[in-house]
Amino acid sequence: MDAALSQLSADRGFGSLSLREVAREAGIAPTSFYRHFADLDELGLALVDEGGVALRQLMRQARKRIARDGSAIATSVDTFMEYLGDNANLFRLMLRERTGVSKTFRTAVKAEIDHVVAELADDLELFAEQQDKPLSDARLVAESMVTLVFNQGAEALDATPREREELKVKLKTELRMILVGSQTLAQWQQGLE
Amino acid sequence: MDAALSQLSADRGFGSLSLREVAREAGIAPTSFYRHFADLDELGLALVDEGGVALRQLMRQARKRIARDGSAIATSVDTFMEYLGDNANLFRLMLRERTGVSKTFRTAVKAEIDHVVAELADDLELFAEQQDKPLSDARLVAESMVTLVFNQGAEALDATPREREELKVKLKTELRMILVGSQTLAQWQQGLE
DNA sequence: TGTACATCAGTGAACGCGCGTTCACTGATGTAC
DNA sequence: TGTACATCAGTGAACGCGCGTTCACTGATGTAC
Repeated sequence: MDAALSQLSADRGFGSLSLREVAREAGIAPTSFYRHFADLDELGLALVDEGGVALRQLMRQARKRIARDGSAIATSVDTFMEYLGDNANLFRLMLRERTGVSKTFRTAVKAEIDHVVAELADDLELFAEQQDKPLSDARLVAESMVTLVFNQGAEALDATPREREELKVKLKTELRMILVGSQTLAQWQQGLE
Repeated sequence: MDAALSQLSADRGFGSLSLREVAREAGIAPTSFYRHFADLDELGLALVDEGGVALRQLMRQARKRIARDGSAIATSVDTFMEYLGDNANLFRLMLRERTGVSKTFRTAVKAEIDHVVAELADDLELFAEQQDKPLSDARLVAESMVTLVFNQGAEALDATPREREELKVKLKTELRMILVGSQTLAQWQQGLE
């Protein structure tokens, strides 16, 4: 798995990996690969699982930091970008396979992302209650936010550290727009009652 | 180009296309391929260009319909989804190569999308002025919107017609959240002056 | 109108290459009694 | 503690396959004079 991951980069997708290459990188004979996985897809799905684990760790850490430092949006974005730096190839894999060629992969990645969305939606509801600023549709807010974060994340992978800082600022503003938009819509809806 | 496009699908990406396959589909000998393109990449870039043309047509049509029917967001989303149905494979190509394996492709697709963002930002400024509802950052609003539209578009490609309708509703709400959020932020900023 | 030549999309044979997969085999480590 | 057996990660040789690319060639269409 490490060998496969180390071969992934901006210019190498999982789809262009060959069993023989992975085996070569891992320092084993091509035939030995079969001792561990039935085929490359099985390896890929194991990597997606690993990506899911990393995502859940990320969320736990973000929550901890928010509890300590406040400013949920800024802290979340910062934490995310750190994670991105440490797990670039894992994230690249998830991002690519999300719209990738294999139904199996797309479904697996989508499941991981859905999980993140669900957790985020819960958190948003909780914050909204604490601050007494209701949201019009927490689930939708969470979905939009995750979409934007992942897309800016994809850009950040290609970016210089300088550009990456700009992306963080942009991303925070975008998330704030969504949050405020949802709050305003909630107020309007309340006003109508 | 038609032959290549017809081979693309949910389960076949451009990256897994072979020159021989395309030639076979086009009904010519593999060697004849070189009469038209230096290699597969050149063909791919030609397809991305075609995708860009389609996108610009789409925007012109959306503008025309909005002038006639009003409700900018709803009309835009509807127009986009129609376009999606008619150009599924072209759109699939753009979506995949946007985060794809080849730097050249990523850059080409990014340029097309940037163009869409810029046009949308202009339109948004114009609407804001007409309705006297200023926006806090039209460019950022446009970027977020395009990101969300493209991502929901990717989902819509895999979806049943039933699910597609749900996606349209969701997408319209999301865009409205962003627009309202930007308007609210603009009001706050004005209040501070 | 005829003639000579250039251009152009097409062809089949052939090449060397890396691929996934099969096979029978090896030797170290773990387990049962 | 010894012995027998099972499990497990590893091996090299070999296979057939589709691939991109080269080559010299063909015949139709366009162009110059």
